[in-house]
Amino acid sequence: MHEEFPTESPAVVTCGLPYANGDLHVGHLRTYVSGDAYARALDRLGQNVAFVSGSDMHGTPIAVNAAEAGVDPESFALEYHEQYEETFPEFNVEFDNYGHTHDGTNAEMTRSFVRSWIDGDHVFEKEIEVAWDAETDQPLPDRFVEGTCPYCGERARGDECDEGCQRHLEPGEIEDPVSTITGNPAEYRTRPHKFLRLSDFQEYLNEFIDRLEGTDNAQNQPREWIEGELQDLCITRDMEWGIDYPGSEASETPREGGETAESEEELVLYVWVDAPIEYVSSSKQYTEAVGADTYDWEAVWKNHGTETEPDGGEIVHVIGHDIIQHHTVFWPAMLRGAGFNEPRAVMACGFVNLDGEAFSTSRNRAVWADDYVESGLHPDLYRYHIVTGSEFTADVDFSWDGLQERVNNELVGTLGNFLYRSLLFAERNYDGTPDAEVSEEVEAEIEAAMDDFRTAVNDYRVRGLGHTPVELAKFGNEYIQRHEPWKLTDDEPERAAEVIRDCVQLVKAIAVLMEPVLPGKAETLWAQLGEDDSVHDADLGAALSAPPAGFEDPVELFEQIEDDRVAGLNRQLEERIEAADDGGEKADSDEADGEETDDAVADLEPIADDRVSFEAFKELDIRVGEVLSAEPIEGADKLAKLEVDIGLETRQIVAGIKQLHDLESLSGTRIVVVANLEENELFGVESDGMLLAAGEEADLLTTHGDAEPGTKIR
RNA sequence: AGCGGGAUGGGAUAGCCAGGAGAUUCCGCCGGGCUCAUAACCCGGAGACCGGACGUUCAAAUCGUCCUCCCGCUACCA
Repeated sequence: MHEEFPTESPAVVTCGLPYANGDLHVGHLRTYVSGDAYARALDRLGQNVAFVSGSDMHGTPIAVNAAEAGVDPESFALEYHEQYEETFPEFNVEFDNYGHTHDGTNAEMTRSFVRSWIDGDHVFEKEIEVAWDAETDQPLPDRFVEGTCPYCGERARGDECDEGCQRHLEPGEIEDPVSTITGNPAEYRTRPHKFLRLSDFQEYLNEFIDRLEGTDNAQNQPREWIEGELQDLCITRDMEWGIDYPGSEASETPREGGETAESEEELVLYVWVDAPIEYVSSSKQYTEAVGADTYDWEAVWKNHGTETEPDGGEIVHVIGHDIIQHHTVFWPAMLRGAGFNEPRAVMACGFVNLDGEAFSTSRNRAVWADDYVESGLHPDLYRYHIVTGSEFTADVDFSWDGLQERVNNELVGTLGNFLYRSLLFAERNYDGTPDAEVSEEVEAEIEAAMDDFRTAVNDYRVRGLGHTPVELAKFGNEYIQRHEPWKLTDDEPERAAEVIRDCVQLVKAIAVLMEPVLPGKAETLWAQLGEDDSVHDADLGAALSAPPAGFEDPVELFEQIEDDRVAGLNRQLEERIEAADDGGEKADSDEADGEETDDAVADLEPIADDRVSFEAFKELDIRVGEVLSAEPIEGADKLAKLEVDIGLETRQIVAGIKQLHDLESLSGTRIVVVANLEENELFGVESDGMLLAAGEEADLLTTHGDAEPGTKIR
């Protein structure tokens, strides 16, 4: 339906805005790296493209967190904004423009959107009930209310009975509403709010979704909504922090964070209104910086719909799949309502897991962007790992072990090795590129790789962008092995020169092809080839043009990640999780103390949120054991040394039960032992296993029947 | 609950949209080769009844129906 890339029209690639409310981790970075790689790839194809994003500065969570931190929301959010701006280049994510939603460009652009909707009669007012903290005179958006579910009686959030019956709750339904911010009881007030009549766009969206390109999930997921009945979107909030609703004349500038509310007339736009408009604003800022001759934002975004005027360019949104509906329902309707061009494609990626489990920022179970930067590993290694780790729409696993494996095998073994052996051979024997013609076979192979590259771009597969150069290197290794130029240099020097000429051409092609995913490394390689411009300016066709005749000593482009380094990074992560878990439990119990809960229940730790797989459980070798002897350990307050018969062998186990049990009477007691725990030394005494006991009093687990020592427990 | 996605050799993955010789790549395993190259590279081999059951078809991992298990989304929560 759409013309293939590259097209004559300018394009924009955007990334979902990071919400300026917390640090970035390597999960967030998947979107930005993918968007960056995709924009670079378009650029390689010769597409006129801008890559833009910005920080999302508004919304309740920022307002609340800023208040808690005792600062105004603007400086709170700006701090994160500045942090993000510094973080992205660390991962070679280079936006042409990176703005934020609170700047003047966006405020103005947002209000012009809203005015267009009003002019087009797409906005109406409706009275709705909103939860209110009467004591602090503060509105409570739904997540900030808790109470009792009217259907099942379970504790529930204001918008959803999340722990009980899963039912969606309308405002006003929840019983005994309480503010989660202050703990004050909440009341409901009737307030007038503005709504965007999405139903006006129902028919349009039905057509739009059929021509939308990108990943399948972006086209499929919103169908339920679009083909059903669209609810109108409430576009205002009772807040101070945000972009003022442009209804009143006095509200033409973004509100300063510290200012207090004039009256209860305060209405700002819902963050999801001004957030995506930042895509437009950021593009505009780019044009303002480089000039409309270089990049014309209006040619991309404005849809004049006439034959003489441009009809808009190629808009590609790269997002996480949690915000598909916003980009395929709300956003196209917003654009349409304001007379703007529609997105050509939405690329929605899966989440990033950490060692197979979800990130948990509250448990600090995360690899933060800073952690990666501090690891000293090159950003391109992360980029490659995350881009090629799975299909874009699928979840991808990040782990230091996985990173090491991919880097050592694919980037070092296959890619780096081919580049280095080729250039080294060429430099040693010919001081650079040998004087010979490129063979037809190699030329065809490079052309095929270029085709793969083009196809990947047009199919929105960033993963393919990562694979293509490595596959070409794999071919290169086979090629050089097959021709064994090291055997030819003496007897058939001309033949040897031909083979190496082929290899150098392959190297150059690889440099061009790897630029999107491995931009830093590609540039280094480009310089090694003796090129005097930047690979970032080279187009795809450069893969077939002749490399410079002479170049210097090559250097290995990638180096192995050593086991020690991975072990250190893993240890660092584990220690932090443990520390956070300890802290988390303390915090939980503090909370319990403050609330009027049943004492007996309040003393118990909550059930762990994170489920372990059956596979993980099976890794534990738990056995019945019989205590043969138990004696205190000198100098230790709590520790005792036990000899335990676990059937196959006798184990020495150290346990913290000295004061809690009559050690002498323990002999003959059946206990339960984790047999395959790693060995440890406590107070200088070897401990090989761990006995299981309940609670602070170390109530020993035993068997109900008479299972023999050594019996496996499952 | 509805909708969307997933289930492929020991692990991780591709193929499925546009059905066709018992299936890709990486790791691991077994055997061989090479020595230009970062203990890297190359070649060969073992190993999967493609979650289960029906069905369509000359032909199904690929299409349809049902089932099981996982995951995501479900709007005033960024």
